[in-house]
Amino acid sequence: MKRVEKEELVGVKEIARRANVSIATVDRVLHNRTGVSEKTREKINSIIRDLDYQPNLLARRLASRKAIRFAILIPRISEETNFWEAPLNGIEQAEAEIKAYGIRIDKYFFDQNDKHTFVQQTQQMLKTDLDGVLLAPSFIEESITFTRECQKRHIPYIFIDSDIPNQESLSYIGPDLYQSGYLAGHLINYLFDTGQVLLVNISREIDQDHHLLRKEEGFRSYFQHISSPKQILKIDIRQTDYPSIKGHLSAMLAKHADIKAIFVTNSRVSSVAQYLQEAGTTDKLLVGFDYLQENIDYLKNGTIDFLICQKPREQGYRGLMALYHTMVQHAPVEKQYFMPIDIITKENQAFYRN
Amino acid sequence: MKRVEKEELVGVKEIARRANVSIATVDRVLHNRTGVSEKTREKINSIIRDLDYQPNLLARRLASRKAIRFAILIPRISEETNFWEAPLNGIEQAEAEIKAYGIRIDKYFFDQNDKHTFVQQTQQMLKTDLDGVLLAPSFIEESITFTRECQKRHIPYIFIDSDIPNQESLSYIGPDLYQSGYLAGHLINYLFDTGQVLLVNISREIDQDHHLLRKEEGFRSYFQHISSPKQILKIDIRQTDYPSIKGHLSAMLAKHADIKAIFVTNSRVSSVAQYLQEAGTTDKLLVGFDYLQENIDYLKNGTIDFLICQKPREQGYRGLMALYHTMVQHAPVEKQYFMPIDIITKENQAFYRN
DNA sequence: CTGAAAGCGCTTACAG
DNA sequence: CTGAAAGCGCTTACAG
Repeated sequence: MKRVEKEELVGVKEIARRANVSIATVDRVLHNRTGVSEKTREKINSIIRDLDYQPNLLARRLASRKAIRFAILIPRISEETNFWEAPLNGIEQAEAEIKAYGIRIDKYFFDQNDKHTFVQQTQQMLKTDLDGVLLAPSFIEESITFTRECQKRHIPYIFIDSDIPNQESLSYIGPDLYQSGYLAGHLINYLFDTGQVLLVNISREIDQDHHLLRKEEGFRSYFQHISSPKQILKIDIRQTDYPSIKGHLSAMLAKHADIKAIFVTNSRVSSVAQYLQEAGTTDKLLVGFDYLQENIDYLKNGTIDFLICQKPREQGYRGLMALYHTMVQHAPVEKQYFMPIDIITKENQAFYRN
Repeated sequence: MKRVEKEELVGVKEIARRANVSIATVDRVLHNRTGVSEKTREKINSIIRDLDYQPNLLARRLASRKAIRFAILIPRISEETNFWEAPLNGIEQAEAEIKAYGIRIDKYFFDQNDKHTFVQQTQQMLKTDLDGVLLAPSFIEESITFTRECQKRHIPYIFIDSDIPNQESLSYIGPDLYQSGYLAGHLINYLFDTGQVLLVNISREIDQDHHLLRKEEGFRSYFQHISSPKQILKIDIRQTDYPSIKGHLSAMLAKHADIKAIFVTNSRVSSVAQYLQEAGTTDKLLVGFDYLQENIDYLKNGTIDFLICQKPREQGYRGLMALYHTMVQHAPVEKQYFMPIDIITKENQAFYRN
């Protein structure tokens, strides 16, 4: 039994020897620093290419006196929803894995109901020295203002949860919203033969809520693509407190006895479940979004039938790791990474990794 | 804008200073090496504890002259199925991510239909110097013989794909088979009201195939737990060539006109789909396992309705990373990591990451 | 049982 | 524009 030595790889020393320069000069070329004559730069570069030189990242990080700094900007966990706890956990896991390599993460949070806090936080971030940003661009205009500034400063950034196309982001990691809605249509179409489907949007900002609108679009398009005798009804609930939701639902269900299934376009499906349970209505199929504790409780007791989820934890984890892999490992990243669309039921929920 | 320096953490030098010894002695204590008096060992250990010393893994790997070596042992990709391509891809991705840190992976493959090749490969592995093993313990007896030897040599190992309980493995990463079958029962129960369900086992070794047996058990148990008018029929097909499968199916379906759904307990669902398609039978629900190209093709054209998958790629990736995290990062790992049970349909298949 | 010194492959001032 | 030297925080012979 003999110990295997590490492969003998070429390093700066060998390059320097071949180019007849010092390793400091090689280092300058490697990092595109100024102060090297064009001639020696070219010579060194060609040697680097010939040797297929791969820098030793271990040594690089060890020798470097400065930490690499990433910042993340996501919504604060609120009383309304703890959805953002999952991405935050994912971010913290990634942080734990890479902090041994000299990486520091600064975390910024904003209030989803207050654009101003978003702007404030981006301004705070720009006061620090950053090597990369991971953000949920909930407010489109404000996000663009921020990413423009990042571009100016050559700070790379990655979007999670929702995308703003054509903003030169390194990557987008999150759901394909249209397809999520389309899948919901497919699922519901399977579950019964004839009757009505009630689509429910619950949000204070339905008309600006990219998430809801795209999902509804996808959902409707499914039924256009098939020949189905199902009819789609819809309610928009802009007052998001429970009494208001209850009022809307009871009126709707009283009027339309033939509603067989209810599709809620976001995580507020738990409020609908609460109503159905209170009303003793057990014969309706209920489909909604997100693996939140309250939703899971209703899934377990059979009030909710299916939840569609998109691994928010993994979005956070992957987002930060993508930053790390590009900035530190110089590995390529996918421009768009759509999360799988997961269907959660009573039976598989215990095995779901959010 | 000022550059943030790395945090000033205590290192071996500081410990040595406080203990009034050289850093070599500190290193000996850190690695439980012999040749240190009990007195100084204790002194140094208490200082390490006081300071909550965290070794710099970067420096450790860089200074170490020897590579860390892991071995993996999984089935060879065969003409019968390329299922193992996915775990292998995951392993290779993990390898790419960690090889910069001085880790070498040796890959061993065996023939799923030949125990002897499994034994041969484990013997080969034991001739080398190993720091950890990731294996699919397909043959139980032979696996136990091997892991016993690993225990003797203090080589840690992790199981993927199927578990052998109580074998002191560092971790198991893979499906909970019983629950997968149970979920299939739930899904099928949703999809139609009354009629018969046909359960199909296709394998040369049905009676020893842990995978199939446990899934069938879970599936049946679902129907015992509910009051359902569904009747379960079953065929075991031990001749796994297509003509044989076709023969069995056509006989069965001719006899039982009331079969509404077919549940195939493994990835051979594509053969059943092929038969249904050829026979022009489009009114049966078809549920099976695994995200393989042939299965996806039938899913896309509507012959297969649902596939249950358990991220084989991720099993490979996580398996190797778990080895890395315990052996290099000294981070804790979960004793059992059950993969989520994913339901794949026509609509979400494009977003599935195998 | 213990320590001084070299070295892992880089980066970073500093000097010229 | 370029190089010699120190240093990042460890591990590894080697000497005593």
